[in-house]
Amino acid sequence: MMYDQLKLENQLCFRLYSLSRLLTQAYRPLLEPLGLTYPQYLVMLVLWETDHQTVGDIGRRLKLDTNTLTPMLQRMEREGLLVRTHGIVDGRQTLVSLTKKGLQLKEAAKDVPTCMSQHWKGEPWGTEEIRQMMQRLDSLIEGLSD
Amino acid sequence: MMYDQLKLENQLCFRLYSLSRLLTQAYRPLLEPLGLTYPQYLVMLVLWETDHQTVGDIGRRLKLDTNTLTPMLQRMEREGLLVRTHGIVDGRQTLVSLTKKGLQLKEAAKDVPTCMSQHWKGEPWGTEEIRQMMQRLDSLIEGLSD
DNA sequence: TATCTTTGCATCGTGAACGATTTAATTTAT
DNA sequence: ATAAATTAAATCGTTCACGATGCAAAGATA
Repeated sequence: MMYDQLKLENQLCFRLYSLSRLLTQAYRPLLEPLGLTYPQYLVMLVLWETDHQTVGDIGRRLKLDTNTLTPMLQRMEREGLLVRTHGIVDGRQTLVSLTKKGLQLKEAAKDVPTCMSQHWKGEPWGTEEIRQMMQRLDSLIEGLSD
Repeated sequence: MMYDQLKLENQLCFRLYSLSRLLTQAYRPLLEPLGLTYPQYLVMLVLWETDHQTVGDIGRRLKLDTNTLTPMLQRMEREGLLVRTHGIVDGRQTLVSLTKKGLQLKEAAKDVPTCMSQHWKGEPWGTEEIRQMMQRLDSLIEGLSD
């Protein structure tokens, strides 16, 4: 029996899954010189915005749980990008802070977004359509974040 | 220094990364009863469309390399969903074929896409906008698939 | 025919993701 | 104040994702 809904071509999810992976791959040549993976870059974005956040803070921002973040932050600590200090106010928390090296990396990373956006400069749609797409993605994300 | 382009809120890629993960999570309760993960479900979609494909065929379809597929197909073979036979025509190829169990699973999976699409039934945009979004995603995917 | 290159798949190592469980610290309830 | 419940991280095990490498079969070239 042929079910049309089971065809790959009709699936929004597969496209999002593929595109997400392709984007991570597109980031690689830009982030490798900085010694970062894409998920690590996301952590840096969060910390560059606001330094000294708890693991939970970062997790809420990136929608990642500690079982993903803790090992990642440990790797990043080993690389000397940040330090993890045991919470003083609340003994359960681990506070994540940038090192000088982590802070300085921001300058080297400031052109990464512009560089990435070149990828959709050739698209037949412009800035307004990007904003629209971001809105729709937000709406889907909202709906799936119970 | 504050760089606006480094803010998470302005990034299309982060939205796609988050949404992709949320979708995989949303599939879980539907696929777990079938004994499938989302990537495994994608392999099944490809094989349900056309049985007896090589590892390379499946890889081209899903944009996945053998280093991802081979271990995954081995796990699926262990689960009795498919069999991998050494190529007869070309000795290098490995042909992947569904077992009876794998074929029968199609019936149980036929409602999964409809069930998933419920997630965006509450959206303020309809079928036409979905088609438009799929087109734009295809365009981005196209641009990133060197 | 002998070698050279390409191709298809497998293997290895590393870094995410994530469900599930554990541990310790804080909060709430009794 | 003591016990119970909650919360924050860490840990564990399994499954992707993917760069890099290895290997054997097939095709190209001399």
